[in-house]
Amino acid sequence: MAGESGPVTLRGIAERLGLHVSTVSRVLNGPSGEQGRAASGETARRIRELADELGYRPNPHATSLRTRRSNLVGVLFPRLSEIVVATIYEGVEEEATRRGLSTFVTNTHDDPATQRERIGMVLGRRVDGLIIGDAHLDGAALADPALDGTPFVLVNRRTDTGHPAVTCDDRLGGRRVAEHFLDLGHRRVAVIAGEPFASTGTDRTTGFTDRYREAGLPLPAHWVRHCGFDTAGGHRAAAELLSGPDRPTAIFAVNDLAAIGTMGAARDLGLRLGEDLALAGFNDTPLAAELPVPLTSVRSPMAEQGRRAVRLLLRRIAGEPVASEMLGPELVVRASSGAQIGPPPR
Amino acid sequence: MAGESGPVTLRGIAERLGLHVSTVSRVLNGPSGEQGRAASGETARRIRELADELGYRPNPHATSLRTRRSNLVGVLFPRLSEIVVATIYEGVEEEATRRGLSTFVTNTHDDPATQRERIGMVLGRRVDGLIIGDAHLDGAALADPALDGTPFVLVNRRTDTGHPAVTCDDRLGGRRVAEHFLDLGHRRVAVIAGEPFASTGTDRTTGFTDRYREAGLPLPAHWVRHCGFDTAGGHRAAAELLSGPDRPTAIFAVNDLAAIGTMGAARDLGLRLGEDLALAGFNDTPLAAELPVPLTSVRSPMAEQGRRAVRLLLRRIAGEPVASEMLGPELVVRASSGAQIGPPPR
DNA sequence: ACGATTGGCGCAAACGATTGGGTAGAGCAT
DNA sequence: ATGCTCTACCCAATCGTTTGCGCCAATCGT
Repeated sequence: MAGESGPVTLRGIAERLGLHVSTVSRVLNGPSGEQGRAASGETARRIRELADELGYRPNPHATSLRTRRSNLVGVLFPRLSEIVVATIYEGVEEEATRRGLSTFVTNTHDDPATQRERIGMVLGRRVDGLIIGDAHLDGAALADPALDGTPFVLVNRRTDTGHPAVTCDDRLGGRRVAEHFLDLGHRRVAVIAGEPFASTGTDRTTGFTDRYREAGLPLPAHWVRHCGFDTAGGHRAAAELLSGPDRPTAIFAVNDLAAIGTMGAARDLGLRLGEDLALAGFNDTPLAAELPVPLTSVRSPMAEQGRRAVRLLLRRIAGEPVASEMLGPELVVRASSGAQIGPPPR
Repeated sequence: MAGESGPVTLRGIAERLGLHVSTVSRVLNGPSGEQGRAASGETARRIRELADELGYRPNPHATSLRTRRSNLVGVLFPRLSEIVVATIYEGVEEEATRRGLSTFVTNTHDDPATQRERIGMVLGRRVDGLIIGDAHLDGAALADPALDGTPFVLVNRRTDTGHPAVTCDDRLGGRRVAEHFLDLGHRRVAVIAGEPFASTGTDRTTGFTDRYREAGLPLPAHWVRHCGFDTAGGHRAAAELLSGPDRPTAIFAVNDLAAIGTMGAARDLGLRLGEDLALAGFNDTPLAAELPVPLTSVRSPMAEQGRRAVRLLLRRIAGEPVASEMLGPELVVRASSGAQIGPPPR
């Protein structure tokens, strides 16, 4: 006899109580402080009581339709299966949930056509804003006029076009690795630089090479090799670097996966990590410490980037002025860079 | 002079054309085959033309409100930063996109309270169904009455409560590893079994131990150790297994991360993989092949699981009868199991 | 030539919530 | 008694679509 009226709606509650839906709406939306002048304290109590007895949940479609706010944000990443990205997303999700937002997250595989298509898709879903984690340096996909009305921020990667972004200070991270290698006496070093369109790779590379140049040891161009951000890419690039007669004594791989690929290549060539070859990665993923030869890596605050990106987006949505943020990296030295041994033979 | 009327709506189009919105709606929704009897071919053409000139995109909130269908699905996982999970999600996303669905994906950290809360959240968003990748064997969170009206399917993990699920044939995978170890002559073997509440871990373990029992070599209870599904958990469990005087000659870790943790523990004890200790993992993640000692692992079709889960859910939503699906695993032998060396010393 | 189709649209009522404007009555001062 | 201010509500429009029904004219059958 109680309720066989399908999902519980504002009207359902109002009718049961002999009130008008607007009254119910105001009570349920107003501050729970009794001082909301929407209704008498007594009425408000009855409304709230019935609402949660019935398990009332406002229909978000109706609300969004009316208010033109969806509390939805779109999140774009190259691929969530990469641990770095997944960890950033955990931060995004945590903060978004805390703020009452839901996220549409999607993989674009760094393909411009897919990027555009997915931007169109989330825009079609009427998101309030987007968090873009797959930006290319040229910012091409972000020039899409469809994006005009919708605020967005970047995360992990920045562009040259000055959009607000939350990133790690990648340049500084690369610099730290260079200093570490210099301290160890390495004069012939190479970089596995990742994809040329991603600021993460290029900035880390720049930071590293700048420091070596300052030390009077500029890197020859063929010792900066671009490759995919995965183990296979790292493997190939490292194999090329290491198979020549003139081989570097240390390699900086701009992310841990490429570093692991480098390990594979070194293994194939019979090179011992930390002895014949020093190696450093970037991101200090949980694997780094567990590898048979633990990996020296730059720790970057990934989840924190995600959280900050959400807050930054929220400020943009609110129309407040915003500025990009950079988080500090930290070098974690382990055996792969061979810190325990002396300078390499000349 | 053209359009300063904010977002383009059905009404906007209708007015410009001197038609009624219902006509426009029918034309735009009907099959693009000219044989839709919604309007004359000429009118239909004009409508479609203007619609995409203006870049019309139906407002999904309005549509969902009216049709009571959101084309949204909720996706629950323990943590997306685990590569296995992320890869399954890529399959989910790919298939969902193909079918015109969007997904809300969220991390529950295998915590029952969070699971319930997130189920409530996606339900509050009025999803059409959910894909649950964090099920516990007892199916506790799935008994939530709030779930009653909403169809769902499981992926990766099954429950004992018989909900439709898409999984890998984990038992068979474990069995394959056992057979491999038996072929190599290992008689004293241990399992790092993962979390006891996840069917992936328990089924792989059961498949393995069953086979050894059939061979007349039942495993002692203390050689089946539960632990977290990550490197740290694997490291701890392996350290315990390997530090006793009576140590197993082979270890089956039910996932690759635990296997990598095992590698770390072995390294700490000075044990050489493939010589002093045989090791196999599960999932054949991209890392497995690149490790300094390449990891023997069971390959499971992860993205395919995700795709199938979407299709299964769609069938449930359509009210068709559905059955669980199991995908075949495949053993990939590499150096960590020491296949190249003879039977271990007795 | 007249009733029956039917092609081509328009009408209006939903879907569930929000929100700017009432309005009735109570309480108070003048 | 009149005018005023609150309090505590109610009214109704609106957001953008979908969809059962109805209507008008042209066409058809006989």
